[in-house]
Amino acid sequence: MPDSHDSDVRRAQDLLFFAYRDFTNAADVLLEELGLGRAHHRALHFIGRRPGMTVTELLGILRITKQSLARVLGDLVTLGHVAQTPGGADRRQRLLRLTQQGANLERRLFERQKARLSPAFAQAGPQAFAGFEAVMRAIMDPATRDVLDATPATGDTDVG
Amino acid sequence: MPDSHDSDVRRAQDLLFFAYRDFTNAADVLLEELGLGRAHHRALHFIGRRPGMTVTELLGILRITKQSLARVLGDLVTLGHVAQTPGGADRRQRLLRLTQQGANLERRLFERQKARLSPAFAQAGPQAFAGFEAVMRAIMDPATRDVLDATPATGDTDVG
DNA sequence: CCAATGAGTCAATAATACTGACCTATTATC
DNA sequence: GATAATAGGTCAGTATTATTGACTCATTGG
Repeated sequence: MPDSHDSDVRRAQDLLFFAYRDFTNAADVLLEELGLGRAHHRALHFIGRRPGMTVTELLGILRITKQSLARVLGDLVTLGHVAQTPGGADRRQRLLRLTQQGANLERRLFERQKARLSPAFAQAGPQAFAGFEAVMRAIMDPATRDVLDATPATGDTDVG
Repeated sequence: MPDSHDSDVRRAQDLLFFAYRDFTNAADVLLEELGLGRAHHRALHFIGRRPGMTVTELLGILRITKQSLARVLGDLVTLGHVAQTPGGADRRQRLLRLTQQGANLERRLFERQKARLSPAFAQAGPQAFAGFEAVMRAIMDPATRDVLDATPATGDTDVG
């Protein structure tokens, strides 16, 4: 017998599916013009968010295998969007950064998603946004929250 | 030059990625035991949500091609989780329903996601949930909201 | 010296998705 | 009643994203 909270969970399943679907779709047209996929966008986004991150860190965020990332990262490096520089303290590491060209591309992709998200936040209001953030954070694994909190909320991207 | 809302949009991109990732992962262990994928789960979920829906409606919700759905739906029908019955008014239609077995499976998958979502909502509180819902709805296309509003929020699944 | 780590690579495979064409049954329209 | 449109299914071929497992190389650190 379902308890009284099932309807909230059902509603949330729908909300998560539809909002995430429309959110990711926002950048698809631009990606297709460039011959890139969503995996490339995810990599660009997180490298832009955390300049100087290591390959291992990116693997942990995307939760894909090294082999899957190799293709995507190889494409982005070949196209000149991402640069890899040896780590200072540990020269085995290849620290990932967006090039200026990569930052420009990421910005264009960002603008597509901003066009969808920004009016939504304006319409819902700051209190709703706070609730949204609280719920989204609570849905995550504790370990995921730690990763999230290690990333600043700033909009500026530091290009190395 | 980024305007003052960029940081909210950046934060939301991260929230959507991480929360959706951990949300979908919640059912993965069970799905793998059964040899099914996330596409099967999505189909089971929406057929359970809207018993008697047509194949065209499901295609519109999942936003995949007929060919992609054919594999998934074929698996579910073969395994006895989904039944197709000709439409009453329009006999070209194949109305989709979960069998009792399919409803049992969907319930098990639901419980995995409920175990993640329900404590999150309890912790964030009802006001935060309302904000979460308002923001998620505002992120969607208007057309998507219409589809969402055509689906009841009830937790019970009507097995035909 | 030697084990562990960070990164890259090879080979093979799976899941999910796509395009485009084509077919049947049924419904709706002229 | 002929014909167009729709609902659904199917065939063939391909792309993207992902997987596993083994292996190499350079570097770090005990």
